[in-house]
Amino acid sequence: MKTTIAIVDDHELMARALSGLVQKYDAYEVLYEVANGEELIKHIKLGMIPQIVLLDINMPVMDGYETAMWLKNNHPEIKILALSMNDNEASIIGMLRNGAHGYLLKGCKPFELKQALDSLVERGRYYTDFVTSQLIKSLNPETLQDPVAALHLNEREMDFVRLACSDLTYVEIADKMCVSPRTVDGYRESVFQKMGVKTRVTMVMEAVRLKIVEL
Amino acid sequence: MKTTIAIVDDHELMARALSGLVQKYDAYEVLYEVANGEELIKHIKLGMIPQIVLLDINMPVMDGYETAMWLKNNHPEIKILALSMNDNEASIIGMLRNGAHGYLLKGCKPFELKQALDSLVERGRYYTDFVTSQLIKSLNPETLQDPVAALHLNEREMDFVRLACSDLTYVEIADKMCVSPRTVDGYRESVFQKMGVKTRVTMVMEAVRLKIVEL
DNA sequence: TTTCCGCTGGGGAAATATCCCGTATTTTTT
DNA sequence: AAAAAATACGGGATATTTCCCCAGCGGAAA
Repeated sequence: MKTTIAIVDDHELMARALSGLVQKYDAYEVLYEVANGEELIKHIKLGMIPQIVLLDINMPVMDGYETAMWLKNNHPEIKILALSMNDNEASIIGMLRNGAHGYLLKGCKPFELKQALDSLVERGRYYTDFVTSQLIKSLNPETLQDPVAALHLNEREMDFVRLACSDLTYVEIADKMCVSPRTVDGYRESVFQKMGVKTRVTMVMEAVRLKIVEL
Repeated sequence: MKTTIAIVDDHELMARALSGLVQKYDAYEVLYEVANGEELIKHIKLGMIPQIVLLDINMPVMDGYETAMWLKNNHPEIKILALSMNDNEASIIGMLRNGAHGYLLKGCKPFELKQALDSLVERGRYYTDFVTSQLIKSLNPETLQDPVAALHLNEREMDFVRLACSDLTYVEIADKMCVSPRTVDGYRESVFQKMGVKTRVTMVMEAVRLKIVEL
């Protein structure tokens, strides 16, 4: 009996590539590929329950975090291998906290994928040195005592966040920071990523919570 | 020597109307009309210093609050008569706190304007019963102990604010509240007005500050 | 040297937010 | 009963946000 796998990734190409990769291994079988968590859940509710889910973190509709949470609550027997481009702490820790059993960077070598799958089957988990090191970093005093530092925002990004906590538009912020609006666009994207948020509204709320700005 | 007046209002029409009104009174003279606080400050820095400023509260660029604050700090000798459509506490108290010497509703009768100007010249202040009553309201326990109650948000508006503290779009919020997006549009406008904010971002920050939502 | 990466910025497009106009119904006030 | 205020809602215009694509440039690392 082969180990069944579901692939959840909104990037068609990535999903196909993964699928192809997995199918080369005799021990594994791809049940299906879907584009987001919602579709995965639909399939699962129809009884198509895989043993392992390769789960992309960044997806529209229902992202990796939410999906992992749902799986953890509704099908704890399914092993989750998180896939991401991000190598930042927040992503990793977030996924692990939400129930992921392993974390793989999309840039990894094929043999690592195999290794991870084998490990999931045999030991139910797969933690690379990289993940471990990030976890350790998250335990160090700097991070514990200063979650702001853990975001690793640079000076400009800090400034941007503070300015964004206002009625200013991005164009006005660009003015104040003496850079092009495109550059501010970059700051925004970067901060969104690092803080794990999707809109200016939640970014501001995070900034307030972390006391990056006072009220 | 006539008492000199500057009019600050971004509504061209309103500014003209006021100007015309004032010029009917022999004792007063309109030095100039400008559209916002920034322009007023420019004029003042050029030495065109009026004795009284008719100051609209709701303006782009630099609104009444900021302008009043600047005047208070830089030209405390100038008397400020705040003009507003809003009859809510927050507006009034905000302006008085920022240094306004009087507060007039835009819907008032012409003779009231005259009265107000005379009072400013003679006694340096002009407080109508209305303003006083609002101030008294602001002293009552409900308001003192619960600044949230002072906003007088109704249930739907409360719900709206809470839902707005998220990544949800207004359309999604309308869904959750089971009303039309237009209605949510109305909630937004109403809450903006009551909280004295201009954008969703600052509304959220106010909501957090007032602990209408927890982080 | 070459390669890679972070910061900067350009063009364009789609989604959202903001604001304007207005109507109908209901409730409250006078 | 008439007038006024409050509420729900619709069309449409504009501003802003969000997200794509892409390229150069300087420093760090291989």
